[in-house]
Amino acid sequence: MGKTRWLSASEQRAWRAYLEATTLLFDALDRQLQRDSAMPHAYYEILVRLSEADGRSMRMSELADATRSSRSRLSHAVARLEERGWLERVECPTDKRGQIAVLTGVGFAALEAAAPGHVAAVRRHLIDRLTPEQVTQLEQIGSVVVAGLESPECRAVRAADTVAPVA
Amino acid sequence: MGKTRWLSASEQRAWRAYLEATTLLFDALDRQLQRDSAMPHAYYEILVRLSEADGRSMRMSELADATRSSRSRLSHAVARLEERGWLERVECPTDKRGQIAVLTGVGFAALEAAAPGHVAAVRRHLIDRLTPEQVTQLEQIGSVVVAGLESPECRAVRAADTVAPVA
DNA sequence: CGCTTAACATTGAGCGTTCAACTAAGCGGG
DNA sequence: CCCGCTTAGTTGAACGCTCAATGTTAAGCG
Repeated sequence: MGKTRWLSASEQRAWRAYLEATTLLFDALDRQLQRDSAMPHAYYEILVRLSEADGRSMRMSELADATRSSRSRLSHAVARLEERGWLERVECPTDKRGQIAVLTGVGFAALEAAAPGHVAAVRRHLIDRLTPEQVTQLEQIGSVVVAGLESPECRAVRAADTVAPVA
Repeated sequence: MGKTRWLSASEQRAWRAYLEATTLLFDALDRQLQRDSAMPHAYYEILVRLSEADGRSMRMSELADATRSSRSRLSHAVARLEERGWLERVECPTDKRGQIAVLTGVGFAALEAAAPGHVAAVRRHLIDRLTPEQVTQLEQIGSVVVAGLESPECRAVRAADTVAPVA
């Protein structure tokens, strides 16, 4: 193990700006959703993904992958959403281990009610502050990072993410 | 209230890429720190800011602002860090309401032990995947967003962040 | 000076997430 | 067929964060 490669001045500025922006932004979005629609952002995402899926339903694992959530987190979240009547769990016909989450009409209505305020907040705090070029840059940066983190070598290391071999 | 301005296709892609990247990245960084150094990222940030401050100490409110944290969150966090012996709270001489958090030697050592692994993870998952231009772009995007969220009109709205007046 | 209002910080309850342990069911080779 | 391994999903405890309420001190102002 070599010496630590610390961040350069510009790298440090970039990392901190990104970190602070994201902290502030996510906090603001969470508060807006919680206050206006009584749901955390994670629940909103679950509803969105289900609403876009065929039959407004998905296997639990698919849903977990789509929302970048752990299985456990999704289980807890879906349990609470089911209590609210926003979705239902049904058994999977082809795999008796499987469960399928199905969005209910009430759940869809909750999403429809929440969406305008949430989108407005995303625009106001992020999108509308950026130039079109910056929107594109953000997409590219995000894609690169996602690709890295979901690559095979990274998924494997998820549970043992130490000072890893530089591939 | 007018109709909702939904996100365009490219805006949607950018927002989702950023959201997914950040979710994955923050989860990865949190896990790394938790596993290797037994602290959440929020605690790491507190230690960093204190270590950089004069006398390795700061007023609670300063520290809350620096870490983009709520007062309450910081209070809870500092209480726990104090239990571990990583910092201490002393009364402020000039303002009897105030408290000053002081990093201890043990706390500094914990930070020194945690830093290399954390920086390596930030590099591996983010910085080293970007071109120098992208690092610059990320800094600029982050700065714009931070500026917007800490502007007076936004700080005021923090507690009532509805579909706000467009200034 | 005395009163009201604002700022500093903490507290406890409620909620969501994590981690590890666990059940149940599919899968593959002898 | 059955044994071991993997995958799907759930569960409970521990922990951190949020929100609202509280105590305390400083500031503003007539």
